[in-house]
Amino acid sequence: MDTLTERQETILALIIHDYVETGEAIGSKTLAERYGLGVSTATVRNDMAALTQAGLVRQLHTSGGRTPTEDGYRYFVRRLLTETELPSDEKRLISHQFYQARADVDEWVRLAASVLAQHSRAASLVTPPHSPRAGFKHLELISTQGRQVLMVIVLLGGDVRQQMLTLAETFDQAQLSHTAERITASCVGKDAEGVAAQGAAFDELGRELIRLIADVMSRADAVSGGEIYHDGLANVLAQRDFAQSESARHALRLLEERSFLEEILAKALSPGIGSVQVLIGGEGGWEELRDCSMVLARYGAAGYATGAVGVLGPTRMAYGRTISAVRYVAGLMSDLMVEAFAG
Amino acid sequence: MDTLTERQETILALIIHDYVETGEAIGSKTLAERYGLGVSTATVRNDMAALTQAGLVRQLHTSGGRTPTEDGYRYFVRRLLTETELPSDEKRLISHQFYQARADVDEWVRLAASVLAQHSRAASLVTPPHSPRAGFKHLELISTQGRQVLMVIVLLGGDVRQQMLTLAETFDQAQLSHTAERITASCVGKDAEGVAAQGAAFDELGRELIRLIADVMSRADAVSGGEIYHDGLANVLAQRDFAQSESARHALRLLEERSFLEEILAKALSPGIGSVQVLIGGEGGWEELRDCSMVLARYGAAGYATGAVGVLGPTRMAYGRTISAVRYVAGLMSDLMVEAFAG
DNA sequence: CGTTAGCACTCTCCATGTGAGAGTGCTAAT
DNA sequence: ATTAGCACTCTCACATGGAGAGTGCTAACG
Repeated sequence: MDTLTERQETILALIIHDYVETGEAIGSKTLAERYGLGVSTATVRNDMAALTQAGLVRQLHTSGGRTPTEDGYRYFVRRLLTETELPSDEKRLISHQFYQARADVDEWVRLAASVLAQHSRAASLVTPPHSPRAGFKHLELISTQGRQVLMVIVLLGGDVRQQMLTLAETFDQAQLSHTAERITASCVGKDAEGVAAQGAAFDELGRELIRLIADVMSRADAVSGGEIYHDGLANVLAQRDFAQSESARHALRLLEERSFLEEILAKALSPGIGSVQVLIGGEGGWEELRDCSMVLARYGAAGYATGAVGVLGPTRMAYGRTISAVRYVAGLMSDLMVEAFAG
Repeated sequence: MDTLTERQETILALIIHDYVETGEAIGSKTLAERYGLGVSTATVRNDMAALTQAGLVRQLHTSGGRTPTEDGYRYFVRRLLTETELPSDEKRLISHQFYQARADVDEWVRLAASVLAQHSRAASLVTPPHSPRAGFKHLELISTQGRQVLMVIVLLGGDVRQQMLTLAETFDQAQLSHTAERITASCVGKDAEGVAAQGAAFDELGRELIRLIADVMSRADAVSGGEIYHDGLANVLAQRDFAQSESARHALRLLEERSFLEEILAKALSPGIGSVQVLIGGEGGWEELRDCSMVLARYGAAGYATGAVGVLGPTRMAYGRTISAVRYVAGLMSDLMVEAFAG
């Protein structure tokens, strides 16, 4: 592919801008008039022909305007997108909200999802912070009612997993605490296999618990520990054309199915904390995400817990706004985490 | 309104049946042919005129077929719906799934949401079990990392609330456990106000914690304690006509906003455990739920924890199937709860 | 009196046709 | 390299005209 001239890049940017705004294909005449380029429609046409040649824009009908291709969006995002920042008053507003909820990590995560959905006007997803391959630190067993017991497992990185259990018989709190202490003492610092190996030393209840702990720990190596929070589904439905298509349903189903998200996040987030990843049109072989794009970033305190924030929306998305929102929220979450975990 | 003849009721039922299946208005001729009533189209027309008079069906166009009105659906659900049960093999399958996940209440809740979504082919929502106005039972503080501490509050009914906190300074596990024990000892059995009153006896950390506990406890009186689980959003989008309309977006936004659901559930679930409530077309003044219906039921062990299961779908919904699914799942959950809490 | 047959009428839906508008590629001139 | 002009294409919006489905009404029938 030849390199584009500056004007061709401008035209590509304008086509994308206009298409994102209006959802309609745009032709040479309208483009030249609407954006007051200093050149004639014929010139624009020539440049458009070059862009079409390069595979960056496409004509749906022989004589309809041009719309961006996925490659067009990619070129735009990688090379043309001016590095916008959120307006500083919005930034202040957001960070204020976060500091308001000072005490609660889960609240931060929910807030991040809500803020991202609002600013990107698309669906957002956020995973709680989590540190992979962390050793066992602490077990707590809390009697709630009857045979119902809450098991809380704390890992060295600061991860917390909990599960409600129904035991075979009733135990009182003292018995449970004692068992929990013994297990904590014998397992501290060990990984999933190490914990499993301790089973032999305990009675039936202990063995069962240790089996569960090892289970939870081995599952805990995924990108996201527990829930994946999301928000703003209504936003993506508001997109007229998107709501109709099959893709919308696919995307929604995706958000309901954790395992899929895990996989995507894992693949997309290798680059590490800070950098924003943009996946356009189900890039990387996610058939289900045709017509969708994701903007993702990792946040967290390196070494301790990290998590992911992201936005899922139609390919026809305002990337500038979304990327700056994701970048800002990820940065803010990182700061909060460092502050909270460093203690 | 006059009482309907038996044949008129049959015709109403058939209109609803056909409309739910096809989504299209149906006229006298098609109805008589398709369902082989033993009478002529003219007779059907007369009866349809009576139904229209009674406000149970409606003509959108002067000469288009009839569609059910909300009142029509209500009449149908209240008086005509044959009390269907799920096929017993489906029941076996479902209960098998539940007993498979024997240990985990949260898993039951998730499973209920998933099963309901699947069987009703609409969106489902389920709240975890919860007992209102329960006194304080037990506090646990678990150090996770840095200044991050997990606070777990257990109430007498078996409710568990947890919150991640960022404390002002770092404490080690022993200090935290000690504080938790002292607070537990002095607050056990008390309600929110009673707990708050204990604050004076403690140091700064203790006072802060007690404030938080009282806070959590007073919030805990809502129908749902924590999250409201939902599933099957993709199902309601699959409904062609529904996805287009504003109503779909409203409904979705509702599912994302907890406070709304709380309110609805609270109002709708007064009747108590067991009976299935059907709200048709946003009955009861929920403007946002125009074009939507909900099928709701309470589950749980009377006296201990109860929760709600429900389905949210378009007014044009297969009520028979949905109601039997909701009834069965609610019953199953109740059995499980009684079994687990009684132990 | 409930039911039925027949009739005239209405209204939607679909297929077809037409003109305006927007967009295109190409060529020749600047 | 850019521009003006031209002939052409294709979609979209709108009008037109049956075909089909549905309706209400009236009169006849058991």
